[in-house]
Amino acid sequence: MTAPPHETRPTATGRALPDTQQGMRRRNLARVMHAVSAEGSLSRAAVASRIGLTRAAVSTLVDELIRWGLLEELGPERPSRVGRPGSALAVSGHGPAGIGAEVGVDHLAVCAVDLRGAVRARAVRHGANRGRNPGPVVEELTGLVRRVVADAEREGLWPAGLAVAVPGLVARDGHTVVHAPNLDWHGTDLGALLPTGLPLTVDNEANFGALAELWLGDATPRDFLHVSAEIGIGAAVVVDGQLLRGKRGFAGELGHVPVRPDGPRCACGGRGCLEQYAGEEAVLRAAGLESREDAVGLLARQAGADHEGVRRALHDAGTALGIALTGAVNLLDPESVVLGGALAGLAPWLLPALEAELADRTTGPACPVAVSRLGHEGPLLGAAHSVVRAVLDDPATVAERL
Amino acid sequence: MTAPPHETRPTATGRALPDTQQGMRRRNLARVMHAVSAEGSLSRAAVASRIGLTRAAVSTLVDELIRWGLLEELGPERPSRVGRPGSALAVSGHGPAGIGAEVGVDHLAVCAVDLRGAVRARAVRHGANRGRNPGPVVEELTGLVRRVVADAEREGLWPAGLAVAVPGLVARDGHTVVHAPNLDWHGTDLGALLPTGLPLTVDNEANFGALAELWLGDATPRDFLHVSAEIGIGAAVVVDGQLLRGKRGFAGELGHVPVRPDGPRCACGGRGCLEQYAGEEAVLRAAGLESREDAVGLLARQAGADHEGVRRALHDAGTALGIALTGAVNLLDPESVVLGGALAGLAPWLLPALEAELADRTTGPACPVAVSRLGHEGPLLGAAHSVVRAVLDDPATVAERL
DNA sequence: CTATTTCGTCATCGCGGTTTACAAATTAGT
DNA sequence: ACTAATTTGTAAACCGCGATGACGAAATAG
Repeated sequence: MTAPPHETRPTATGRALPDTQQGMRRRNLARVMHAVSAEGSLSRAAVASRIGLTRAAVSTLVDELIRWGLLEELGPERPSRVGRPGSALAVSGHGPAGIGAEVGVDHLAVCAVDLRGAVRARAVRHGANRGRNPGPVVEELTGLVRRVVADAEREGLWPAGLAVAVPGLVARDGHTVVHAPNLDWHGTDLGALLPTGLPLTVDNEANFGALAELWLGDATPRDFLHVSAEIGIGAAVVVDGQLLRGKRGFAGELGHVPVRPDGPRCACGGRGCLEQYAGEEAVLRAAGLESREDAVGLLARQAGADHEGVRRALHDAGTALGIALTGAVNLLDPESVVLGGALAGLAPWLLPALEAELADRTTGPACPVAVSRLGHEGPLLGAAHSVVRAVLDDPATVAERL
Repeated sequence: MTAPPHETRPTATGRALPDTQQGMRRRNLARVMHAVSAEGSLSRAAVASRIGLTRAAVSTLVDELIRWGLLEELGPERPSRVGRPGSALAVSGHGPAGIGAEVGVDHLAVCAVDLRGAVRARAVRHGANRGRNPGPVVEELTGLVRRVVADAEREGLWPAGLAVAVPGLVARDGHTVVHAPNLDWHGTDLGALLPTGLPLTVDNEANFGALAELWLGDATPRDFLHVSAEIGIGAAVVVDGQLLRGKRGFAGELGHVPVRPDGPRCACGGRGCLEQYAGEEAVLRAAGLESREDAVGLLARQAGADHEGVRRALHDAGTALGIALTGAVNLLDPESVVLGGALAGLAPWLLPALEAELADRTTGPACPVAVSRLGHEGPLLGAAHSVVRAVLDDPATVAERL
């Protein structure tokens, strides 16, 4: 052993990456990408003033990004002010694509999103996955991925990575499903089962839904709480534009926040968890309905048709949600709460009780509650966009793949 | 208007500071300071391998830091391995000092901490502050600050800033006390009242207590929940080594998390808040005791003397805390929960019920609950150290003051 | 048609970390 | 004791990257 090259002892105080000129360049490349991406189309000079570098510096950065196929020169802008018009730059529509996938309880979906954020290819397969072994399900998913990748390539895109949204807890390693009760998957390593050659990330659908809200929602703040529900109730905490994952990656388990400490026993071992009052099963039972597929759609239709029992059940669920969210809001002081997933469709009947509870139990102005307009597409889009964001956040990585 | 110099439009996507070479240097200076500070004493070569720069680069950084009086050369190390021994570097004990202050309900305290973390001067004044006007209280505090600053200067230190811990909510501006019920201060701007020439930061004592735990506690993780209580119950959420403050700076209001949604009315407007069960007043009432000064000490003594009513009251408080913390732990998945402030002294009687609730209501291994060993000193030390950390985090700022 | 403004680029510069080389200071081996 | 090997700290030359300043190009204003 002649030379321990780096002594990578991870200091307890956190990683201490060296701050080198290359890193600086990489970050500035990312800034250029983000600036152009945010405005859709921008001249070099405009980018320079946005990110605080000189025109000359931006020019060299842009040259490189164009060479890598991440930016495109659209040609001269229509002159608005005095002076020579700039040459419009836009994020490339023929470069890398993010492949997003979703394993739902009764469907599989895959889509490809380009750097501009446009969905360029998609594939869906309906059919219940609950209780099936992971093997065949993932095999079908792989087929869909291959089709979408082929379609994307036909449009001049190349896949930069694959992100999969699953309805369950995912380990912090980013590819193992620890526990997905609605699929009955436990400790399933998707990394081993998905033989696409693509870099893989797996995450909770609630997390991807929250990211979609952050990136695609109109005027979504950088600090918010995203609540969604399929069968369980999951929340995602976004702090300063970043997902809070927790030590084991289990953060956001809103469904098991105690609402009535002496309430009925829950599968988690506790009593009176939120899920006992606002979970799909609980609401159906309270409404006097049978459990079935598309239960959420049924609830919405019945509530819309003035079904008294359903309305009362949803009202009570809203109350329970309000109590749990009061705790969360007191703890986190977020800028807003966003209802997504199945909750978005039921919002009209949940919101009154929920907001009343929140207003009563909080001093000062209550935390605003918004409804996601992304609906059930959130997790899939969030997954695909997470790959795209990774490219925008560090464009230099794609250069290595040329 | 010849040239809009920077067009500082704060982009919705967050600040986009230009990544310039100067910024790089500043961050590397900070890395050197942190490396030396963490190990106590380190050679240039050791620093270089820790932070991933070359020895030559570190040499120039160290030269500068020594010139600014932030590092000291201690001379040759005792040789342990083969090869020329390094020259030990240490953080200076004669440079800038952080001045911390605490406004308690019945005391004022000020201390000075040097870059090494040692307390070098202190001053305390006992006497109830509850209900007194801010003016005279702050005037007394100013006197203590002046004394401590003078003492510190006599030891060759110079004050780099003042941080004040108060028992109440502080606005995100960092100097206005929005609401301190136990002092009866409301909307008090300490910036205007503290005429020291020093840069001022004001924050909640629970926040400073949590930071003290993070920086001074043994093996405290970077993701934890710090719970403290004086009269109210405050928590501080630390995520990735950073305080989570919330939109208005009100994050961590654990005291008003609903524990029994139909419980007694609370001053906050809600019902059955944690404070109704585990707040000082509530515990005293449940124990059949009168409210008085040093109520916590009284409770601890009585519980230690096997007073049955007190024990039961504390047990019930522990249960309520456990319920509220279950919610918080489910939401945040922290690495641990730390009991600080008054709770630390009462921990022996709170913990059993608290941990039982937490274990019962959580799947998998329960989140570990630790007791702070900093006790009532936490907020004061945290305040002083926050100034010290600011210097370590950006040593270049002190150069401007030479 | 000229003056002015703005854009993109080029050559030059300065700053900052790297590389290479070397002297100094220590241990290991004979 | 003397040599070889190893490690430290520093100095000189180098290279990458953004800043500066100048310039031609392309538009508007008068």
